[in-house]
Amino acid sequence: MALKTDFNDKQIQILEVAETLFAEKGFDGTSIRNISKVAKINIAMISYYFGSKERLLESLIVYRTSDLKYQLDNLLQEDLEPIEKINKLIELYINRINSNRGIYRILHFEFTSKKREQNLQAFSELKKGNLKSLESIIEEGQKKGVFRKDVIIPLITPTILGTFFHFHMNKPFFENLLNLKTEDLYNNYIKTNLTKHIQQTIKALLIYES
Amino acid sequence: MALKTDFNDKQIQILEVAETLFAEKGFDGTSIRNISKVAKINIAMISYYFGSKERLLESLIVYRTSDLKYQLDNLLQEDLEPIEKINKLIELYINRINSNRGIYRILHFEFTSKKREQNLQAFSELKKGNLKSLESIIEEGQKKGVFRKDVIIPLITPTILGTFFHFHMNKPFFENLLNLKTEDLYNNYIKTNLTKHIQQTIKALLIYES
DNA sequence: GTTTAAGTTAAACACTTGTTTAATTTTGTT
DNA sequence: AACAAAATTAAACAAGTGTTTAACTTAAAC
Repeated sequence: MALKTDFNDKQIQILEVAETLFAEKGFDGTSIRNISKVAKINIAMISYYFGSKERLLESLIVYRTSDLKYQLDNLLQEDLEPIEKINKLIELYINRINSNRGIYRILHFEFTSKKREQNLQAFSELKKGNLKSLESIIEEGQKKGVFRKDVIIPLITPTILGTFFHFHMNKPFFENLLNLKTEDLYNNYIKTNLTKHIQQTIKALLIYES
Repeated sequence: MALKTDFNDKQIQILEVAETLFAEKGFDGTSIRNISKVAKINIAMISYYFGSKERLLESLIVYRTSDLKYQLDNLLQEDLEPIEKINKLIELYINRINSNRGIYRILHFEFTSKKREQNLQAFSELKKGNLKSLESIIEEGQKKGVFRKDVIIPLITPTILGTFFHFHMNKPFFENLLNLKTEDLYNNYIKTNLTKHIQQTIKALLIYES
């Protein structure tokens, strides 16, 4: 069975249950019986539709990461000051990852070990594209003389995304520390304070002269 | 069997094999038969010494994270400018995590989900202590008037550690992108460029006035 | 040297794993 | 209504899971 990019209703139902469970308990921590029980389908349907558990994961990645590039390209062509573009890019990243936590958690967890390196190709292309977009914004700012020139551009993405992920992966700790008792409060903190912190950090890094 | 803090040679042998395998393939992806085979001991020895696979993980955390607090306290009492203390703290963090990648990868991966929240207590105390240390350095700098006052201190740790983790978890990607063909080149890049990037970022954040 | 405890072993336990089979039901087409 | 393709099912498969057992060996204590 070849890797498809369009899925029927039942397949989508399976994919979304798998997304939740993989994100919650990891790929190895989730059994196909577990998935089929929650999705209320027979175990055999997963092999029938996707071929195997591994292929189910691959399909899930395809299903969720296909339109990010489009959103980024749109941002690039907007008529904004470089720093405003950076701020918008950060907002786009955080918003997108935050409302697709499941899949990004899975990407973060499952696609780092050598074990699944074969499936890593498409993911790697996505990251390269994202980096190119960031590069073009920063180089524009450097030409205009508003950004310093001694920053290491490929390390800026780790700072943006890493800050978010580290915050989110220590969710129970920060919920407790910052008194974010409800899911709404937590989400709101991300959308305002955390996003602002990251924007403030990157802005300082790009503009400050020591 | 109570949770011990001192281990005999055979236990340490098991713990270190477990560390490697958990880091490589995750907790669920590693079987006790796998561990016992690599450690060249009988399967039953793991239950005999640690009680269960879960308790083995707990023991591993205890075994590896017991002396970080001591190192931090030492740094606090050194006679340095606040910004120098911050730089040293960043260096300490990165160095320590980088030379204990296994356990930190495990902490990062296994202790985030609700699933193992019970074992999270000791880890949470460690993080609170670390935050207190960072807070005291920054407040010192603010009193001296060299650090701005509108930074959100608890979000600085995510930026420091998150940047490192995100970089390291995308190791294959950055090895390729930055031409870090050998393990030595990779480690060297972390010790110099990545550490400098993080120091530069945090410095800019703490000092830059918009 | 005997007794007690600690260490070590292979085998068995009950249970879960991902995948496949073959039979049955549903759906769509003529 | 008859046929073929697709969807769905329960059951079986072999292999792997964490843990426990009971027998055995080694080491320590008296």
